[in-house]
Amino acid sequence: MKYRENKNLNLAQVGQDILSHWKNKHIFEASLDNRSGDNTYTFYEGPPSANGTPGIHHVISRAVKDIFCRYKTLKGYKVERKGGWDTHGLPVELQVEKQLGITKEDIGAKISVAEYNNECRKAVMRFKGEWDDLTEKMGYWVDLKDPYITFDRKYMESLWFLLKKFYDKGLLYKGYTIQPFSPAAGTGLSSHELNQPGAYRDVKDTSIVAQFKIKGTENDYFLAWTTTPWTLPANNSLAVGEYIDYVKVRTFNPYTFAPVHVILAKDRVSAFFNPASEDLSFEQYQPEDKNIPWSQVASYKGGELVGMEYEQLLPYVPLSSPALKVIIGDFVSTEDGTGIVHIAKTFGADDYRASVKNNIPGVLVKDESGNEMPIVDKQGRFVKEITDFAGLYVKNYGDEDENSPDYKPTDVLIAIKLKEENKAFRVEKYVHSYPHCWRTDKPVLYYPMDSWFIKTTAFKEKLVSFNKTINWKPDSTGTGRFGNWLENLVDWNLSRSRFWGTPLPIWRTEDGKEEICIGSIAELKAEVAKSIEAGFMDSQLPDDFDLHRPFVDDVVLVSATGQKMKREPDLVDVWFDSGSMPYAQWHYPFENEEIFKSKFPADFIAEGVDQTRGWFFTLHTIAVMLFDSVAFKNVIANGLVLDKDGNKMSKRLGNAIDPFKTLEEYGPDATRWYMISNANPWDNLKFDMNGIVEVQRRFFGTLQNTYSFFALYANLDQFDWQEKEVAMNKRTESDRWIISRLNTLIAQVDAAYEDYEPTRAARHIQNFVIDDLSNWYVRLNRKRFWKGELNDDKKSAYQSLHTCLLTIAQLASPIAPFYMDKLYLDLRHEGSYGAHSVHLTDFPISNATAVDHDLERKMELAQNISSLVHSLRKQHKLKVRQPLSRILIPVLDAKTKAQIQSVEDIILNEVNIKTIEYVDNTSGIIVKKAKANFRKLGQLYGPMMKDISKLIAEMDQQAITNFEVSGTYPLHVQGRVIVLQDDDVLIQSEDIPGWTVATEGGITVALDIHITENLQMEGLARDFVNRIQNLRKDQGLDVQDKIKITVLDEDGFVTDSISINKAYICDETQALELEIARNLEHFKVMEIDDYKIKLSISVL
RNA sequence: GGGCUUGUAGCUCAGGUGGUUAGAGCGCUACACUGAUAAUGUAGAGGUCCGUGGUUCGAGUCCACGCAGGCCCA
Repeated sequence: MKYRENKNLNLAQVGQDILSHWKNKHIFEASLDNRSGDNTYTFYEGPPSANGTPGIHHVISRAVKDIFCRYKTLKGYKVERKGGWDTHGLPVELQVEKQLGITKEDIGAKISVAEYNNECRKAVMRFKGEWDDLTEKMGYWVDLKDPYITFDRKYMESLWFLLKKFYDKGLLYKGYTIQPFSPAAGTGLSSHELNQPGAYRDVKDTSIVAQFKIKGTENDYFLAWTTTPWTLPANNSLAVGEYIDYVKVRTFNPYTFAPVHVILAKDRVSAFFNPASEDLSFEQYQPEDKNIPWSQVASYKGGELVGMEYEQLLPYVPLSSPALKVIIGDFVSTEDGTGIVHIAKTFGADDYRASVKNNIPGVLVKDESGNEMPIVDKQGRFVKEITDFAGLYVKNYGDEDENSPDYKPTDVLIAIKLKEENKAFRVEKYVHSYPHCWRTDKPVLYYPMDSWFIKTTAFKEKLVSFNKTINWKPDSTGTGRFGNWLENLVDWNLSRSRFWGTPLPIWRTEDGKEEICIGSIAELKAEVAKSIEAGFMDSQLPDDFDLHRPFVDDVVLVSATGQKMKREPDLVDVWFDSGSMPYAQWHYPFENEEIFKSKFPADFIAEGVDQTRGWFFTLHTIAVMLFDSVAFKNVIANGLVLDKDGNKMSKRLGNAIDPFKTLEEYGPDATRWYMISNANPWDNLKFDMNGIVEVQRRFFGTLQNTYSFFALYANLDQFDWQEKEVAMNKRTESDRWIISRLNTLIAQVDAAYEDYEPTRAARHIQNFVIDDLSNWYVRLNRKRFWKGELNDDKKSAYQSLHTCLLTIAQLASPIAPFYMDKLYLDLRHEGSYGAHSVHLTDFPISNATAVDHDLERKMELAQNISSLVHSLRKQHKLKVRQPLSRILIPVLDAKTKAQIQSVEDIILNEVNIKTIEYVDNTSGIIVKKAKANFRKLGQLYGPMMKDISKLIAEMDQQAITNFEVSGTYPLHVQGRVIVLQDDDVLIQSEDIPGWTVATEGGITVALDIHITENLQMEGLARDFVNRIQNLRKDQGLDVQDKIKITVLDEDGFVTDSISINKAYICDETQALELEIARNLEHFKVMEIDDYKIKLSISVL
């Protein structure tokens, strides 16, 4: 049995090897079978869309998911992870349209809806292969064999069930939203269509600053500006900015010359009034005068105006309170206009929002069926109630000849009327950018369109309070981004006017008086049966009936009163698809009720922070509103992956990183470790390949070196890791130290994972491996591994190191699943990789009794002192191979002395010094320094600190000694006497006169740099050993080969040095013989300092 | 425009509740080590802690206002 010795570390190769090990031995499946179903940890996979190729940012979010699922598995939980695919929605449709070279208008004409949807169905899984490939290669364990797919019939049926549940609770209702609409084309336009080049173009419109008369005043008006005068008859309120300054100006109307007081934003005064005319005489003003006098008579903050009522400007459709008053609008600015914005709820998205928020009704009339409609019809004409302008197109949708002398745009007609009625303060042409319909070239109207909503606002309190029970990582996303979003909740608009998605299962009569919401396929069939009876349908639906369009659209149902009911044409928001996955992935409630119940809510989910208002929100909303529960208990919202300069990655800029290439070049483990250890997942990651290289070299390289070191000697000694362990109290100080550190590490890492802090876990592990294990423990103990027989001391060194490595493999396996599995298997010398894996083990448990804080502190002292000695050696150019006789360490208390003494051997060995001498307080040669304990004294004496600290710093040796003896010290500060107590002052040794010293962290070390002849000889012997070792290596000798050394006797000092230290030299170099010869025929020349030594070595 | 977030060495990042010399790694320079060796160790140089004001005896840390980057929303 041998521990596998690996020459070169190839992490990409390790990835491939272990991947096939997992596959061959079904390790993922075993990691599930391993655990009992009574102890489950539930994870929800946020479904990606496979219509595009995966990017590097998918690697980090999936690594985060994987880490905690693996961790919880180690902790004994059964962690089933069902995969999923998001398949519906606009991006898929746009992609298909592009691919087929068609537009939305062609659907139903050039291509049937059925064919179109079929194309979407094909397109959406186009890159599934690549996704699966990435999933495997990066080591993301998720069940890909039985994923949920949102276009699946069963999945969609569950959605219908949920929608009906909303409907039955009265939480699904029909309302309207303000959307871009093209009257000439008779269709709504998507924001995507408006973003097409050329959609926005500059047009010259008539703009009006209208005067809204304030209720109960003689001639006080609000001034509000609009570039769409046709919306003025629909005005229902005015909006101001809460903190904007407003003024009231006395002046005359420029058209009627009537005296008026007008209110507008202070910053806008200069746009409407000529400074030269300010405070001209009002008395002398004559109508038609060019300069109209004005003066400011009052000023207000926007907030003060709120609630003021005004008279309706164009009262064709009378409105009353709570309409016609001033409200706050967060969109109000003083960039242009008057700082007061005219609000028409039915014709602007901001307007609609602000009106809803303030509970203000819009201006609506009744159509022939008695249903409410806006004052402009779908052809773009004023309704009959707008008597003066009834039937007129609000924009030129009637294709009238604009060049005709008789043509007057409706906006102009409105302007004329307002001017005549003393309701217009300024009318002028205004050039602005306005969106146009790409097909008709006509300006769009923002128009109320039918939409179905979920009444989320009714559950606002609950959504907020439930959110507070969720553990968000980072916290700020939960309280801030998500919390604020919930606080400012509006009803969820479910409607999408598209083709490829889940159809809204609502059928309505023509007049909208009767409707039915269908909650299952069975229910639909039952209704169809009735419809057949009523003669509206010919035959029952087939068993494999597709719930997509156009098939559902062909279903006509019958109402209670015997009328035809047709399906509402909308699809539901795809976020409803993904937010329903806790239920729909199990086809709940039609199947798997028990499974669903045991897996709801999720213990953990993780996605990008961009999902906050997407998946996180819809999961939360559906769960809270329908199931009175959170949907997830812990969530990590990871940040973006940027390029190394902090720019967003995009294919267009060419700075996107190919995840496959990265995995292939650096291996999955280094990639994952880099991503996790470099920064918290919720911070943006500046992805830099150099970072992966560094991780590869520094962390994995060091770990691999440590393992190789172990394997090399363990194989020589035939060390068996399964042998009985050497008792802790029989092990050396450094063994117990590394085991203590290891157990501390286990606790830290466990706590970090438990707290969803993977970065913290990775950094703890990394620091332990590099600093404690490799750079200290292994380095200090190297000799124990290669010298002598396999006795208990050697065995305990092997066991200590083996335990550390094995434990590291377990601790780090969630983050670096491939390499750590290999390490684990190699340590158990499962050369053929049996049906075992680190992922099937239990997470290590920190053994508190093995943790020795005192010992850890001691070792820290040893490290500090060694570092100081190294520093001193360097200053005096004394190489470490030259032994020195002693160092002096001043110790002020017995405890520190005892601590240092217990690690004395380690220090002496490390820095090649013979003895440590302790200089205690009584010696009288230490120079001490006093420093105020700021934290303690500051709290007591606050403002006096400056003087106190100065006086303490000035304490002389006598004063310090007195203080040490008596434990108190009186200080005269600002006429007061302050008695310093024990720990008010920190006393440190600073200097030993006549020695060169180094100080750090309260420890001072002095080095005796005098070299005796004996020391010099020993130094030379050490150099000699060193050169022999080099020669052995040059000659390709094996570690265990024995040699004979012959040295030519030329120099007395050299010969003496070698003779005196003969035993040492032979021991170190595996020399059985060391001969000083008078003659030597074949020799090599060895240079040590100024000596040239001739010698030969031969293998015995 | 609003919300959230980030800003500390050339680069990537640490810096509980404020406490007096602001740290690590990489990179750089020098030296050492040479049976872990395509490794390793030690030391050195390198900081207006984004800016301005404030609170305080004392601010990288707390507060206010800005600036710059990022995300989401409008």
